Amino acid sequence: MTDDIDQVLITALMDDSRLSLKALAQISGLSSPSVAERLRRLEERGVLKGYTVEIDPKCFGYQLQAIVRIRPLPGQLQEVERQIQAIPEFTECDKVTGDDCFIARLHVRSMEQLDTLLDRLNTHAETNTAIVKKTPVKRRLPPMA
Amino acid sequence: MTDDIDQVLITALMDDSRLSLKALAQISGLSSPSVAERLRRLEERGVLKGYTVEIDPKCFGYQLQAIVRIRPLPGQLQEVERQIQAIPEFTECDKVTGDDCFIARLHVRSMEQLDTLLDRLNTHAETNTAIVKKTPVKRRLPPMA
DNA sequence: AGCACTTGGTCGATGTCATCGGTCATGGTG
DNA sequence: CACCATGACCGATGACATCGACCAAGTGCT
Repeated sequence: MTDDIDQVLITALMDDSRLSLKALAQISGLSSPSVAERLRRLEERGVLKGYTVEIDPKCFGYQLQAIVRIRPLPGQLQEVERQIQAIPEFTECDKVTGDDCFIARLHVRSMEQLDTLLDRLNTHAETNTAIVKKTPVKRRLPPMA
Repeated sequence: MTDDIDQVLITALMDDSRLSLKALAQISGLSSPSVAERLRRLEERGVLKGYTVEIDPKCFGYQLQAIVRIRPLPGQLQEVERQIQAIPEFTECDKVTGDDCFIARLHVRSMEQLDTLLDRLNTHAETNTAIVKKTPVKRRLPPMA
């Protein structure tokens, strides 16, 4: 289904998604029309879900990053989910098994803002916040083999 | 420093990082050389850290995704950090304040694999695992304003 | 076995795009 | 006020993506 060449293409694009078809052709040993066709198929099959960009939140003043575990109060699950989605400083959120219903990543400019945002949640949920000190593993791909 | 046009460019690239300079020019109302120059500056200043691709781990058999909180045993912090980095199924990991030293995202193909991988960590750390059921907020940008 | 069909590739022509040098308007500064 | 730095535009040129025509290899059917 996805062969070695597809993996080479994906790995190359993971590194730099603006690579030209010609460059991808050289890397993979195919011609550029073939590469274009392969990318089209990978997109079609939903393997390649999108081309995006990595930005540095610090450049917009987001000095702090936190992982917040969120346990809604009884009957408040829907409301809490809606609130998380509505607060744009939550840049990702998973709904998980276990006591903590949600685990979310939060970017804030200051401790004060952290406090303000969490207070809004605290009327509907208990939260547990861990400040990110370092990121030993940056977003990467699991092995494709 | 980063003005409205830069934000438009970043937002557009977040959606589709393979947009041509010409397309970005139309979106932003500039000429393509100007767009190229702005991107160059954004990269130079480290605002734009990279162009990447979003892939679907399910297409490679990763049916399960878990958030793992990891608390190293006394004296094992370095070793645990090295181990996490060495296990490619950990696709992201933050070192945080609080009792849990690390919070990591893990992709596995089966419960059995989950068990195997966590056992390797459990000789050096206590872990707490939450299976991802749903992702109410997909990776997005915090407000730039 | 042989033939037709499908799949995935190349090649070459054409039109689109990125890039580079030159130019100009603007705003801040000595 | 004059100067310089910045950030934009334009036009020419070379690089690139795209499209159609063609080809080779594997598959299944008679």
